[in-house]
Amino acid sequence: MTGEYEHTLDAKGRLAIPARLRDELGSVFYVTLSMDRCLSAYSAESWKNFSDKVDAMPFVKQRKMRPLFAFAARCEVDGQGRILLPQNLREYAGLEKNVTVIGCSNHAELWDSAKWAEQQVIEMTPENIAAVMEELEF
Amino acid sequence: MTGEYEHTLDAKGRLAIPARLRDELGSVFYVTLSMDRCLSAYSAESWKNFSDKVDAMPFVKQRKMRPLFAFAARCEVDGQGRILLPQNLREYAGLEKNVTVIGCSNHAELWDSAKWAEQQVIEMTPENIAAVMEELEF
DNA sequence: TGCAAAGTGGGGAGAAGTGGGGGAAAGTGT
DNA sequence: ACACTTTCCCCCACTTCTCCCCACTTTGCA
Repeated sequence: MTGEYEHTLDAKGRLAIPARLRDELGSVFYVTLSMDRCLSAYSAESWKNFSDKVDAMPFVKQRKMRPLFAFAARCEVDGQGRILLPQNLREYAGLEKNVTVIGCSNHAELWDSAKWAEQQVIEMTPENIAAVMEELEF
Repeated sequence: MTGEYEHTLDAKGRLAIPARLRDELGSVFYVTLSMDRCLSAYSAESWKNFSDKVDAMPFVKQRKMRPLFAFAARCEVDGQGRILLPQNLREYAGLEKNVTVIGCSNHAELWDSAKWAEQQVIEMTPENIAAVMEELEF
């Protein structure tokens, strides 16, 4: 998944999923919290992988994963290609009106547009790109 | 199972099960004690797995599992999608009026809402989220 | 410039959550 | 054995919210 898409959250908390990402995410996918106060969307398939990995862990370790599940939402896209984002997720990520959806290889991220704009400045410096390339040994 | 749901315990000790979790828990499931003064709900299927696992343990170890069975309740959901929580379980978890139900992968947890709010603060620090993400290589 | 696809907004039917009444079943005491 | 209380379960009523559908606007492409 790639690209950056600007969308708006309507009064009912619905968010349109960019057409380009819709195929890859599928008609039912999972959204949960992530680092930097953004949300991550995973296809049903990769969510299952994730879930299986957690189930295989010993009980005490499973508990540390709790917040990820507690905040996860199973989202079905409606006839118009939208999902309904639960209020607790919107609050966590500070989503109100303008939302930026970005494709990140195996998942998509949802950001408050203002917050993404700040983050972008940090990430788009030549120095940072150089550091990324080095990390990849690319 | 995923998500966080706020519900109320009525005067008769009945608790509505969130519709999203109802399918996964089934019409008959088991509720027992868990860590941190919360309750855990397991589907009939996963309860059986758990029970079989305990049966396979040596006798002395089985005895240590006793409280889990002694306080476990077999719950049937009524026509309105509610269960009746035994008083001893309500007391253990300090459930009075506001209850938060959370989906935790293979089971659901029942928390007094105030207690969950505190717990959440502890678990949701950026450091903790980062640690969880790293652990999962997600 | 026209058509199709994508994104946005709102109304309404139906489901979900909540509360309470009444009757059956079980337990208690006389 | 009988009345009485308590608990539990089924049913009904009301409110709230979710989801589905329809319609309009905007964008992209030929």
